[in-house]
Amino acid sequence: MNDRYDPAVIEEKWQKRWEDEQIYRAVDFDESRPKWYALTMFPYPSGDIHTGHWYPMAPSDAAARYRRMQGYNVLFPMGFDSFGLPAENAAIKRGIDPREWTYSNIDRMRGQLRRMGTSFDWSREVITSDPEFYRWTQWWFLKLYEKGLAYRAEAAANWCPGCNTVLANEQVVDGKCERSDDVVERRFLTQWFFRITEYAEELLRFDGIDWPERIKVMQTNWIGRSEGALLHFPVPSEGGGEETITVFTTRPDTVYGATFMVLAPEHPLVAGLTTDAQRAEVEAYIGRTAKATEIERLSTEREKTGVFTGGYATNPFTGEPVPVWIADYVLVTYGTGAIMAVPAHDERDFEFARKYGLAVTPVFTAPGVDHERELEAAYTAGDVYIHSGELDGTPVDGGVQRAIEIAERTGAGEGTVNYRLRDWLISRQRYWGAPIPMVHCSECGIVPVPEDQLPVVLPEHVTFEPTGRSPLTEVESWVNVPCPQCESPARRETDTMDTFVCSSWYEMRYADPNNAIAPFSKEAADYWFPVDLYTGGAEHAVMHLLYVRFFWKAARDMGLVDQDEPMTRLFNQGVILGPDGNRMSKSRGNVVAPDEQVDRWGADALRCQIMFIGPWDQGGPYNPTGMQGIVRWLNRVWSLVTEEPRYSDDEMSRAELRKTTHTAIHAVTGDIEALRWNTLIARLMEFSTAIAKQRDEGAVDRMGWEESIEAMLLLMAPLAPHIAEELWERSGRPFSVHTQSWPEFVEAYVQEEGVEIAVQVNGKVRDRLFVAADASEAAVTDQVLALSRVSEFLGGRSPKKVIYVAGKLINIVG
RNA sequence: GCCGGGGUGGCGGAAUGGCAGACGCAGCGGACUUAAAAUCCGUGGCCGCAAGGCGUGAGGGUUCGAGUCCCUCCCCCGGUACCA
Repeated sequence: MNDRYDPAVIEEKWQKRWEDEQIYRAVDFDESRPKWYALTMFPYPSGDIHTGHWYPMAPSDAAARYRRMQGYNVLFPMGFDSFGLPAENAAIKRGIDPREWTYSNIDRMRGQLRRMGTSFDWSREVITSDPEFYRWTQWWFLKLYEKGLAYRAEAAANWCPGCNTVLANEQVVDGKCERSDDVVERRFLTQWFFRITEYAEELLRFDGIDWPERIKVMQTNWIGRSEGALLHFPVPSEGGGEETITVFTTRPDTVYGATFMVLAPEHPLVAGLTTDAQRAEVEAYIGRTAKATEIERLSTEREKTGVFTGGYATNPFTGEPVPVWIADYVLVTYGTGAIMAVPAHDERDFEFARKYGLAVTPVFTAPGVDHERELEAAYTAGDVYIHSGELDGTPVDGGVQRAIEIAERTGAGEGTVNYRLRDWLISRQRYWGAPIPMVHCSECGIVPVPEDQLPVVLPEHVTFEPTGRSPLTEVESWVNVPCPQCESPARRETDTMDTFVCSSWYEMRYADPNNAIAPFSKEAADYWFPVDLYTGGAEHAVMHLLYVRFFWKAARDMGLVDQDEPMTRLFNQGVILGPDGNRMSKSRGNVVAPDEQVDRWGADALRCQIMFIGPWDQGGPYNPTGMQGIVRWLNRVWSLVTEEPRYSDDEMSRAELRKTTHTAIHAVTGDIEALRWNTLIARLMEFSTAIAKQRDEGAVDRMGWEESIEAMLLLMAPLAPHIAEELWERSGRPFSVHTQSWPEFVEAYVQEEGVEIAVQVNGKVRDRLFVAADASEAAVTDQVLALSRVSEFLGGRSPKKVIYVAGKLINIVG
């Protein structure tokens, strides 16, 4: 047997053994142990596990291993989020079948994940592009459709004129198509949506879940709840009757100052309002807006532009006519796509009014504002209403509510809550995704595919010419089906689902991955749900992490799960950077390939190094030279365990070793609970150094030594699983270190009899003193005042005050 | 602009209001070696021979005591942005 630490040999050896013995299998419905569901976000099978995968996965693996040692029945699964664009791009560019490309990547990545020494239960692997998985994604679609949570509507989509196709948001980079670099336009298309807004109010509540403040704030902002009112402004309709422009406003109290209205250029009433004299100008403006890139439209720097439609609406509070304009600073996607403009009290409206010479009428007073003169700026806060009809003379405080009451009484409008959150557009005109299980019948209209006909399987041998329609449209044999209801000829829906739909319920499938009759059984749900610890990147804050909550709540309302939230605790790791502090990228040449690091130093060393860098939620530069320290430490541990010390039978030594050991157990346990890997490793280093020192000072007590070595290997096992296992075996212990119990902290072993305290005079340390741990303040004060250093720095003054912090310090104030 | 998170040695970082810089990297000195690598020991904020003084982005404050709490400001990173 080789006596040197050779990671290449031992890592391969133990990975095989762990697999053979199936020690990481989650045991279904074991009621003798508490369950623990640890989940880390599954990867897209890009083909290579890089450092960006190690950083989230190695620590979460350590956390799962720790829970097992604590006696939990741990579910720690892994899978692949394998639908998506890159596979289809490979098909378009290089003629490779997306299926082949995806599955060969998965094979490669599975091997790399195994090489990390991860303890995933591979028997529960889910692959979202497997028909056995997407069958249930389609099933969810049908359930949501049944509950009225899936619907079809016309919406703006990103359109690339060069590729002649619709693009996903992630395909639009800085307003341009990532492939052809053409400027993206908006096009109105009929698309499928999930009604996430139904849950807007509940998604704002985070009761009982331990999620980072940052994520909660981002989701809250994204949902964007605001209270206000809908107000209806009558306009003459084309046929001579009356229609209304409805606006959303948070300041219905300022309606008396609404001197004009602005519609988004895409607003449906624009055409009817536009007078012949203004038509050419209005149409030109709409054309320009349609061509404007997203960046241009969203820039707040840009000067506002707009055009008068020639039409007028009636202010329902004053009865006065107000001119109606269109401008692209009003977004068709927010509120009602129309605003009442109150230039005196809104900065944007003020800027617009000033540019186009529109009236500015202040409707409340404010300190320091002379509202009789021309305003220099809009102001939002004030004292008392003026020029405001019924509100005149009443305080601005409470005015919003009174205005709503007036509106509701007169029928001019009503109070409402508006959300920024929009329904989730899930249609994709792409091949490599889960087909939407719907059929279009000329007789029956839209008909869901019956559950027992799922999955709707993706056809093979498809051509990927970009035509602007889903490649599925071209597969006649697949598209043409009899209507499930009336059997007359019908056509399948050819759009596929956004890949975020797959990842919105994958955590449920892990509980029961091979279930052929349901997405999961009630029994599995009752036992495993919810996820106890979910780890992954914060970049998913308002996408995946919002969708997964929406799905869960919908599932709860269908009676499929019991809890209100899918994940009890969420932890976001930071971003690992290249050694130069920049994001790792091939073009920068700062990519650190983990495989090379493993070849050179071993997986244990890389795992530890990644955890040692700094706080997990901070990320930071990966510094390969720092690896030296970890490798040295692992080698020191190796010799500490494999080289026999000189033994004695000595109670002093035993007590000393136990004190060191249990100090370490205490610190390490606290750190691992809080996922503080960097300080945890520092504690382990201190631990090994301390017992090595005790050994080098002479002989060590045999029992104390054995206890120390055992504790060290147990404490290391979650972080460096291979070396811990090897040394566990070499020191004559039975397989496996990973099925042992986490060491228990015994407080009595770390009790100190005496303690060294710092002696301060006027807040500065001037001496130190050994005192009994339970010494009284009076006793310590007497001792301290007798110290020559203390009298020296008191310089003859008598102590005015003494602060004593037991076990730490004493401060003499003179 | 707004919302989050930061700013501590040459570097990564540590520190329930209580001894700033744990642990590690790099450096320096030494041991071993023909030599180098590896390993081990020592050293390790700055100024100073020393006593001592000064030090956690800047300035103020609270406190016996502030990296930590409060106020004002500067800088960096992430997110978001005409949301009516």
